Amino acid sequence: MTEAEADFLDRAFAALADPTRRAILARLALGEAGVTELGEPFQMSLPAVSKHLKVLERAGLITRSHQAQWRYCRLEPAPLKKVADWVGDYQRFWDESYERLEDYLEDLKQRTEQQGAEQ
Amino acid sequence: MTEAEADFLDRAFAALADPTRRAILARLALGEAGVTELGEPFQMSLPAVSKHLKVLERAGLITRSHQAQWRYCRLEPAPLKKVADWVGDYQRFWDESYERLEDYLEDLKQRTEQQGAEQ
DNA sequence: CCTGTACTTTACGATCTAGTTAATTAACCG
DNA sequence: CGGTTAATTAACTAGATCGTAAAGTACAGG
Repeated sequence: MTEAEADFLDRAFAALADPTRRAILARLALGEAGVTELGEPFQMSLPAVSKHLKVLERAGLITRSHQAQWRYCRLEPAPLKKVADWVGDYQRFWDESYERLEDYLEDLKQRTEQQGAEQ
Repeated sequence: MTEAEADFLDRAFAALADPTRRAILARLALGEAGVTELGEPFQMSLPAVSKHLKVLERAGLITRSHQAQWRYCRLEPAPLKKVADWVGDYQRFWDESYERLEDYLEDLKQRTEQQGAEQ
């Protein structure tokens, strides 16, 4: 884990920790959008939306293009993949606990069948 | 997305946004550990470590057991899986951009071969 | 050139965070 | 009991975050 990678994860996770920003990402999953449009669903001033977008941009999760007075936002796939990769390193833990659950259920099933046979 | 799910993601992502806490999770991936042991790698007072653990616990990412004066911490798989699932919803974006890259490379290769044939 | 639209910047306040030190709790051990 | 070890709680500070309102920037179009 390099310094730069850690910094990226700091910013990405911090950006994702806000429900408004996650909702903005969900909206951007449907396609590009401008700031006013992105702010529409929220009871929040435009400057507040603008700040959220800045946080997402600083984390690399979105990029912006400039066309006349409109600033279009677009979802960036690569950083989200990096987040997924980080979390994915822990995948064996939930796989393992799933296996343990399966073992338990298998065990339970066998004991139940045995009980049935004894009666 | 229910209120409770949003709250969980708020806490989980906020907890993951700190490098010390991610390092603690990485250590816990190797097995249970007590507070002092977990704090060892960091130039940080014990109360600070204790606070980080409280944040991780509140996010559900770890659980704690109590044995004499030791409080052992353990990684919880289920919430990490929930985080992975959330990020996974965006997977098609990086898959798609990967496909576009492949298309581009395939195209480049064919044009290169064609150039070769012309000479 | 003036007006409207789409945003950003600035300045501010409230609340949260990450760290500190000092004091406290709790349990074991001689 | 008294001392040591393990960890938490309390009180505090510095700095970040999330929101607001008001002012400023940039561009398009009559």
